[in-house]
Order: sequence, then C-alpha cells, then structure tokens
Amino acid sequence: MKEITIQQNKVLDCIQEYINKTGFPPTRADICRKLGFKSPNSAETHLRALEKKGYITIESGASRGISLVNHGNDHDNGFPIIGLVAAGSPTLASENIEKTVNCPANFFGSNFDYFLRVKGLSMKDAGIMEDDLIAVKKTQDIKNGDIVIARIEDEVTVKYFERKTPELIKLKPANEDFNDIEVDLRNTEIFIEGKSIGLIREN
Amino acid sequence: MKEITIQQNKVLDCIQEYINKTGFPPTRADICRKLGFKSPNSAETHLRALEKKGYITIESGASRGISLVNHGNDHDNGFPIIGLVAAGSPTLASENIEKTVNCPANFFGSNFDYFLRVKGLSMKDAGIMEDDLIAVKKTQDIKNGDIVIARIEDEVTVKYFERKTPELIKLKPANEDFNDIEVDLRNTEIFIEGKSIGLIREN
DNA sequence: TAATATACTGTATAAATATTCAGTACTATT
DNA sequence: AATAGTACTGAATATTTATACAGTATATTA
Repeated sequence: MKEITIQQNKVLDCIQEYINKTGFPPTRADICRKLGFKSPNSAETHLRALEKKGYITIESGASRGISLVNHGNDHDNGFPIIGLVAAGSPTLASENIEKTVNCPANFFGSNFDYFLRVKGLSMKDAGIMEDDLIAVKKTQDIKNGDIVIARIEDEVTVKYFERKTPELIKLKPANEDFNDIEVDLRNTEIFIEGKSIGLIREN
Repeated sequence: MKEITIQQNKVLDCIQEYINKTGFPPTRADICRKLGFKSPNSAETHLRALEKKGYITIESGASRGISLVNHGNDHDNGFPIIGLVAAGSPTLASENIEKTVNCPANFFGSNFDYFLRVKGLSMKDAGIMEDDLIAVKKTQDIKNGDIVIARIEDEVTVKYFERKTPELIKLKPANEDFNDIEVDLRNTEIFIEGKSIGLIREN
C-alpha cells in the first residue's frame, strides 16, 4: 500500500469521522469546513490522490460518492470470500478475494480461515447449494466423511472424503448426477486445502 | 415503534441494501430506479413517512442525507436462536432462546430479527437441513416463492410460500416425501412470522 | 535545471439532488 | 359524507455538489 502524506491522512480521518457521525460521506465543502480549506478544489485534489493510492473509491458524478476501501482487514473479524475458480487454486492472494465478511473467528465452534463460494450442485444432498459460502479451515486433519476442499491438478472441488486404502482416496459427491472421483496417490497428485466446518447462505 | 406499510418497508430495505452495496445512502431517484417509481416524489413521501415514524432521519438540504435509526436493538450484534418447538410459536421470550449468536445486523444484506433452528427435512431440496439456523426477518412483505416461517394454529413450519387466490395459500415443502399444505383462509387461521433471508450451518 | 508531486486560493458551471406544488386514485375511519 | 392516510405521476425549481480551469508557492526528485 502506497504511502500517504500528512494532509491526505487528515482528509482520510475526516471522512471516517464524518461517516461515523452522520452515516453518510462528506462533500468537498464539508471536508473544507472541517479542515479549514477555503477552496473545494483543495479537498478534491486530496481525494483524487487518495483514490489513486487505493484508500478510497469515488463514484463519478454522484454526490457524496466517497467510500472507504477496506484493506488489511485479514485479521480483525473480517474473513475473505474466495471464488471457486473452475481451474485454479483458492488462495488468499488479494486478487482472488471477492469481498470480506465480518464475523467472529469462532463463529462455527472451531476456528476457520476463509470462505469459499460454491459453484455447481455436486453437494446438493448435503445441503450445499450454488453460491453458498463454505467456512474452510485449513487443516490436514481429515477423517472419513468430512467435507473437504480438494485440489486435483488444477481443479478445485468440494466433496465428501473417504480413504479406502493408504494409496486410494475416494471423493464422493452428494448428488446422484455426479460420479465418485477415485484418486490413486501413486499416479495422481491431490492436495487437501482443508475441510468445511460451516456454511453461510445469503438469500 | 409505529407500524409501517409494506411499501414503506420496501423503501427501508432498499435503503439498507443500497448502503450495504455502495457505502452511502441513495437519492430519491436511486430509490425510484430500484422500486420502479416514476416520480421522485414517490420516494420523498415514503421517506417522510419513515422519518415521522422514527425509522430514519433525513438531514434537511443535504444530498443523500438519509440515515437509518437504530431502534430498540436489544440485541447489539447478539442474535437469539429460537428452537422450532413442534407445537408453539417461536417468540423472543427468554425461555425460548437457546443461545445467542454474535454477528453483524446486516450480515445477510437485509436486517433480520432472530435465528430459527430447523427441525426435520421438509426443505432439504432447498438446502435446508436439520439443525440449520435460518435467519428470520419479521415481515409481512412476502412474495410467491419466498421461504416463510408460518404458524398454523399451534404448529410452526418452514416452507415455500405460494398465494393461489386471495383466500388460498399453499405452503410447499422442498422434499418429495412431504405433501403440500393448502390453507383456506376462510376456515383456517395462518400467521406468517416472517421470511428466511439467510442460513447458517455449524458442522 | 527541469520535471513532478504536494498544497493551496478563487472562480465558474453543468449536473445532481432535494423539495415543493398540483393532481389522481384508493382505502379506512369517523 | 367528510376526513385523513397511503400511493402514486408529472413538472418546476432552488440548492447542493462535483468538477474543471487558472493561478501561486514549496519541496523533492532526476
């Protein structure tokens, strides 16, 4: 994140304070009043600088169209939502983060690391529907019957886990339209990202 | 707190949604666009009614000067979980409260009032499983296809809502092992507690 | 030395926005 | 039958607001 100047920081604080107090963002004139500027352009230029540096977004044309960008919220109760890209690993890299959800860390009893947005209906009989958010705990402590987030080559999938033999793993969907995936560890690489410990659905 | 009409409730939801999405309140025109009004005065009158009834405040003269009033939020981020007792109404009386869950009020986009713990599998094809927690918003603004919490006599149930005629309501399960419930308002009393706007599952 | 970013004032203006007024229509209450 | 509340359209208008342009000045970097 780019450095900001003292004055830009004052403007940023001013915006935050204004929103806290009134519930909506300030106008250029409001900022001027607060910080003692005499020209709305003073505020404008600072706002443009803050936008360029990624601290705020400004909706063009709209009045009071300033909103604060949430960055570095990885820890204080903000959990990232990661899209389940068809081919590719779900990582916490910022470009994969859809948005963040504010909720307590122990929301699902056990701690978890991120939310995964579900694509497809392969687990529908387990009550996991398209666009649901699965709370994923990064762990290798998997028992048979757990719902795991697994990566086979470049494909990420959510399935029931079942270890048949030390070399053979079965990934079972909860939908009769889908087939079991059998993975022989001797010729296929599989990586278990973690397991599901909860679920959130936004209607 | 004074009663509000269905339309006023829609406007209130619309404001909430807009703020969640953009970070700042809507203009009259924004509300019109969302709800299909053709005159900004439609929004204006609803806003004035909501202000009069204490649900919002409007800063005179300012653009986007709407802010939501936090009224009687006896649960400050702690939401009660109510058991779905086979016979009996889900009320917020303390003896019915299983425990409380800490989460933001706008967790599911729109505000909600309590969680209901689901018993049975009558909605399993909608991804609602036994012991799931349904986020219930107390409202009478129900559309066909909504998942409602309905009370018929002393029985509380969660079902899809479908109004066939002004006198005939159908409550449809999402499970072929269950039958539709047809309610004739002329001889049976039904009370809609509210609708489901989200779901949480603790594995 | 030139270029660039910061940090302002001051003025102007088009677009966004709140707000009022005049209607129509429906419903419930007195 | 009259009154009041709800729920709108449509038009008009004054104010608010973003935004561009023209300057001045200082500090930092290449």
